[in-house]
Amino acid sequence: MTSPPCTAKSSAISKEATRAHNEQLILAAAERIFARHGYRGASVQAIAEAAGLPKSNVLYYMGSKQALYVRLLARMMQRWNALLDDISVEDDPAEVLTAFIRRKMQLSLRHPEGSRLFAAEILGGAPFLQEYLNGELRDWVESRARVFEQWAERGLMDPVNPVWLIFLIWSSTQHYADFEAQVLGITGKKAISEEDIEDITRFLSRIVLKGCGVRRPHPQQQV
Amino acid sequence: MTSPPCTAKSSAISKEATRAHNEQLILAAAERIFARHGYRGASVQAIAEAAGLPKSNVLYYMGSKQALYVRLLARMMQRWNALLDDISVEDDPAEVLTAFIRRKMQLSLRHPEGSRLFAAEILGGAPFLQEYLNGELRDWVESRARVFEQWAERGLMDPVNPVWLIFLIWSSTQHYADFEAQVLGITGKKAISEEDIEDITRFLSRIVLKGCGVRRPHPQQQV
DNA sequence: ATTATTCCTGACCAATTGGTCAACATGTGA
DNA sequence: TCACATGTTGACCAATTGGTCAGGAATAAT
Repeated sequence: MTSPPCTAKSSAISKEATRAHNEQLILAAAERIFARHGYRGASVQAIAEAAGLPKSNVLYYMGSKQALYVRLLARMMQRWNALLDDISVEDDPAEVLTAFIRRKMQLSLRHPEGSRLFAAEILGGAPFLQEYLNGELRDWVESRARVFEQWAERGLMDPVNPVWLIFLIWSSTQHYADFEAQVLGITGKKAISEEDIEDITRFLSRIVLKGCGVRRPHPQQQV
Repeated sequence: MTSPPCTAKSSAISKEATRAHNEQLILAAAERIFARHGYRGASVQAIAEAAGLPKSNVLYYMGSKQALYVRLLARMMQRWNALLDDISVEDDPAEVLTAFIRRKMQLSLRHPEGSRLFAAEILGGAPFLQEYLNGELRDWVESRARVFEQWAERGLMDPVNPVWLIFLIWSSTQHYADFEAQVLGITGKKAISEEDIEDITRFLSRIVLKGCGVRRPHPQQQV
């Protein structure tokens, strides 16, 4: 039902392709602007200029400033959910925690603007994300927390507060996207390189694993 | 030279006192609004309303929106500097790190709005704080980093990257102010209590100390 | 070629922005 | 008491805000 029968050469292609192209242009520009200035501080005009399109066109594509904003938030939550995979008590704590840190780190630095957009939203009291925080995300945290506790019971790690642990991982990884300006200013770097990311990931994994006294599971039962 | 000779009873008091009072009112309100909406997103009108004063009065006291903003930033940097005390190689790493975490945690939660104001500024690319980040703060970080390295050389802690370690402490403590909305949403709490702060402080100290393999210094030389 | 439909955008709107200013109120020092 | 400085604020300003809309441009179907 989609693909309009490829009759003319330039027409059909142009039609849908440019639409998609322009949408991406707008979304990328909007993410930058919203991240930098917050919802209220961002202006549709500024977004339009950053996208190289007239303001009316942005409104035409996106409907309204608010619709554009929630769409960006939704996209970011989708990316976020993609790495919130399930874990079980049977998994190896060291592997799970390392993978968690690595993925979170990559998300933060693969999508720094999205990361900052999210941060600005929370900073402003999360007016559009209350529901998500109190629902989906809360459940996710509680389920992981329970697994951490069971690991502790089995002696695979210290009995630390699992929620504080999750916040520790979130915050320390998020930091390199949200406070990029600070990180660059202090380290004197021009940008955070791939090697830096790898280095930081190893550092954080090491501190967290050692700090929580994570031990290799007894190879008693092969699962 | 200050105190106007206390001639009249209500007059002198009223004059200067109300000025000071109103200023505090404005500063507190502005900190809230700027923290919530960022520099561009905050309006002088909103600040005035939050302070219970006419807009003109706010401008009269503060000169301009920007002057008010930089004044708030300066105040926050002052608070920040107050806890950035000096340390030496001779100090006990465990004590220093614990004190550092505790103070940073208290700063974040004693002045959550100021903390968020700072965060919003960095998030927006630190247009007003570039200088501070590249100068004062950078020097501070480098000097502490050198001490950490020397501790590692003396075998008092693992040879971890000291800058990443400082960022870890900053981010994990800052988190509870900046992402308060998320923390409350997920934990289901109404507010972060004093006990929570104490609990989190202990948790973070424990993870960091253990994670960095911090050892008590040999009591070989009493300093 | 000629409709019909969708896309695009400049002109415009009321509301809000940061900031100014003249007029008025309020002490203050003589 | 009376001038004089200081404190206060409503009215106003040009610029910008998010959003609408009419009408032209481009494409699609006939």
